[in-house]
Amino acid sequence: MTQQISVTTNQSEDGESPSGRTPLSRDRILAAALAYTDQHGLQALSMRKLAAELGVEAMSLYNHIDNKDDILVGIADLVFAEVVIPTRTSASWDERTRAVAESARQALAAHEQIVPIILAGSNRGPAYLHMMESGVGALREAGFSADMAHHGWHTLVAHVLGYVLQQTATPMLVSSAVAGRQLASDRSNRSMSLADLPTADFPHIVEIAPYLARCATDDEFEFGLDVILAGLERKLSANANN
Amino acid sequence: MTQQISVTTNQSEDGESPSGRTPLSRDRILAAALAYTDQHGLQALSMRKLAAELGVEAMSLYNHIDNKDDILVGIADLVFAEVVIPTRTSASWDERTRAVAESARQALAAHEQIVPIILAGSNRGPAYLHMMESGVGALREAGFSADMAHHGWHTLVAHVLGYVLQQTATPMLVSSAVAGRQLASDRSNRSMSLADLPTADFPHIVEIAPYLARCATDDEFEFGLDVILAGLERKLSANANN
DNA sequence: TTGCCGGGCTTACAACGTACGGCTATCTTG
DNA sequence: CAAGATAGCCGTACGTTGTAAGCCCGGCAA
Repeated sequence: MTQQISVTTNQSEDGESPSGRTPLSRDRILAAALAYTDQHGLQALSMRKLAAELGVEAMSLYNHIDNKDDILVGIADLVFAEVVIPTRTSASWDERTRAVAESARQALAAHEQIVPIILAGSNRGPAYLHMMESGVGALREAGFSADMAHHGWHTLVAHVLGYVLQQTATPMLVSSAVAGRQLASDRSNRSMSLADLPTADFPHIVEIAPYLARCATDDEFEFGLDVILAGLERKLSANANN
Repeated sequence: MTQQISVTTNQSEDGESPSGRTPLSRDRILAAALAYTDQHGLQALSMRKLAAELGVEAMSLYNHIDNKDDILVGIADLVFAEVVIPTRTSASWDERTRAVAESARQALAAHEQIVPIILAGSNRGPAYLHMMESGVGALREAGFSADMAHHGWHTLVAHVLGYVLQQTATPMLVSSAVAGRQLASDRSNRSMSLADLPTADFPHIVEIAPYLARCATDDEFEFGLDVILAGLERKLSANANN
């Protein structure tokens, strides 16, 4: 699939072919797709635009990738590849687990545009599997049963995904539908801040609105992570005392 | 196209207009959109197909809705409207909170096709706001500070969303890319089970594969919810003792 | 009766993913 | 070195998408 070898003319200036154009390849396509998505958003990514970015026509891409979905799972996996997996010789299971969770959150936050791909439930790529293998392994080696390790892994993934999701979701805006219907304000403003909701109807939301504005911070993520790891540790020691 | 004419007879069977055709309305459109999405999947939903379902042409829908996104946030909010909000007079804060979380999970699980909409970070509708108001209110009245209530709410939402997401994500399948590249198996099979991964490379994944097959159950969700609520309660009493 | 107008329909357009087939530059083989 | 094979890129084309613009008809106000 990837590169075909045997470039007779050995001009190795950053890998260009003798014809002067860098040849296409799956890796080059995926890298460009991720960069384009990061910059212009997921829904701006089309085969034609991506091809143009690579100085090529749309159909040329299909010599290296199956279809657009292939690209999507590809760039999602590229992001997971950025997660640093701690070596097995490092610290305790909870520190290793925390490190993976934090790194995953950072990687996802750095490419928040691709979160919808993961949520879409597409299949998983090799980098995700690598991360999963490491995470589950840490729990297993810590003494969790296979069943518990599976539980714990799911809870952690739920936390990471759920968090990045909320961070991405610009939660301080309300749909114009709400604005227009619930409180018949002027139609010109298409969306409004949560803080502008009527205090009578939503006292508690208005109250915490300022916090929402700077939400999903590292601290807050850590808060939840602490809770989960503490809970897991409790389950572990409870089991050990049986 | 279909039958044009004008049946002037006044036949008011189940709320039909005198012309014999049930008139369009925002509610009817959203209900049909949700039903269609539940049945055929989110990506099958198009304006033309939805219109056809209503016995109408695509452009007619635009007399009642702004655009397709409007429909999407509309049906997402329809799902949130199914969440049952406990009355303020009922039990303790953690039971109320748990009830909301469980109900939200059920509603989302019953319409798993719409999960991508929520993840896409679109704006929130009135039903979501109602739920949020209730949830945050429960925490506030329990004695949490505004900041803590905001933290806790986020953690809970992260758990619910993350869980439904994993349930939706058919996590037992690996992309054909992985299958084809990592282990050069036959190309005919486009995706494979996690259990079929090479044991040497992914020992722990293979080990827990049988659990993954029946994952994201109610029990597992409850497991994580227990952990989070326990952690919150600890924070609450720690604060009270200051 | 006359005119307005809300809500449906028709048409049209740009952009999308991608199937099919042709061209050209390179590699294999005699 | 000549000749055929082949990989990879391009041009064209089809069907589907969201939606802008305008037509048209039936029911209501004057």
